[in-house]
Amino acid sequence: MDPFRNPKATYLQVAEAISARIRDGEITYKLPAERALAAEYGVAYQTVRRSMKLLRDQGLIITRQGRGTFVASAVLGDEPDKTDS
Amino acid sequence: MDPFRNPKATYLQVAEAISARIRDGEITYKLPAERALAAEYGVAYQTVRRSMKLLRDQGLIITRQGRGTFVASAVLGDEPDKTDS
DNA sequence: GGCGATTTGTACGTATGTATT
DNA sequence: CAATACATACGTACAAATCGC
Repeated sequence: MDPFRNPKATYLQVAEAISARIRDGEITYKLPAERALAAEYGVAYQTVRRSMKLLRDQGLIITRQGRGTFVASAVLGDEPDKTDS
Repeated sequence: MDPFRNPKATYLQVAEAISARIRDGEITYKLPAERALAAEYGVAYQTVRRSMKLLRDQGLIITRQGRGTFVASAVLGDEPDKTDS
């Protein structure tokens, strides 16, 4: 990111960056791991978490513990069934 | 500071003091925390805030919440012309 | 079922600026 | 000038869920 030229809060910049990557079709299904994104953008894990929560609240992505984060529009119909038994 | 022999407003004195430290090369990148500066100069936190705003408006420093305050020329790629190619 | 690898979830602590009283 | 609460950011450690073997 660029905490100096961009006056916006870091987590907002990250959120917008990821949002753009989805919009541009660069990310169509599964997002990189949160910690990977943190490293990629050079920010703290907790900061990425905050960004993700924002996108999650916007309904853009869907997150599942142990699984990962996915583009909501790409997963809407196929919520994996847990039909174990 | 010295609000007695110096008629200038305290925040102006602090601003000039910090400005001088940057000019003199004593501070080249990150400034001390606002609270630390307040203690160092023996003035109120609010006073330092006012001084910082002044230097900020002058474009001398750049402040970011959660990060700190930095010398603008040091974080904005001050030396452009690479006269390359 | 166990194990390890991967990934998200949670909880602290510390530093720093922001805003209000 | 003092005090207080709040917001942002970094770092770390451990818990929980999932998956492949």
